[in-house]
Amino acid sequence: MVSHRPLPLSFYDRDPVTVARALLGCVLVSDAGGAPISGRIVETEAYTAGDDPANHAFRGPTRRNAAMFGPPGRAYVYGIHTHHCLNVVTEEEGTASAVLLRAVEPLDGLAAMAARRGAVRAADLARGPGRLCRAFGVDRGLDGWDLTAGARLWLLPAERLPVRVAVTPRVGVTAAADRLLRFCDADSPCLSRRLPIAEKDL
DNA sequence: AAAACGATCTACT
DNA sequence: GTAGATCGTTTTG
Repeated sequence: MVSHRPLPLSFYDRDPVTVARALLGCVLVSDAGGAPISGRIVETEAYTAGDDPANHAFRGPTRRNAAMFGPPGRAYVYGIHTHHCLNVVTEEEGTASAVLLRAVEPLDGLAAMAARRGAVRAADLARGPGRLCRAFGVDRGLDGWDLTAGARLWLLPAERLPVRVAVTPRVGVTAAADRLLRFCDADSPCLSRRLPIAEKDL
C-alpha cells in the first residue's frame, strides 16, 4: 500500500499558505502496528508567522508551542478539551508557522477508525480536526514527531488532486477574518463544515 | 485564581 | 443545517 516515499523535508520548508494548498490530495498515514490507517487530505488551514493572532506562537514561544519553532516536517499537536488537533510545521527552524489538518477522506483502516470514533457514517470518521486525530490515534505523544521518516505517522504525495479548490476565511477567529487561509477540496463530502464556497475557485 | 481557547455533541427546526 | 452547552489544558494576572 505504501508505494510512495513520505513527503520530504523540502515539501514543508515553504511558506504555510503554499504548503496548505499543496497538501490537498496528499495522504495521511498512521501505522501504530496494526492495520495501517490512511486518508486523503481535503481541508487545511494555514497559520502564518508573526502577523496572525490566531497562531499559537503569535505571542512567542511557550512549552506547548515549542514544536512550531522547530524544523519543518514535524508535527505540532495540541489538545483542545477532550480532543486534539494535528498541525504540520512549515518553514525553517525558528520560524513558527504551521498548517492545521482539518479533514481527510478515509481510505484505509475504516474499521479501526470506526472502533475509535464509534459508529458513524464513513464520510464523518475524520471530518473535522478533532475527529481526524481521534480516528488516527493522534495525541500529544506525537507532538514534535518527524513526519518525513515514514514511521508511525507520515504523509504521502497526492494521488488524486482536487477538481475544485476553494479558499475561504479562517474559521473560529473574529479578527482579520478577511484573510484567506483555509483551503479545501470543494467537492468533498468530508469537509469539516458547510462552507461559503463562493469566494474563490482556483 | 481565572480566563481564554474552539471542536464536538445533542437537541431542535 | 443550525444553536447552545459542554468540555480540559495552557497561559496569564
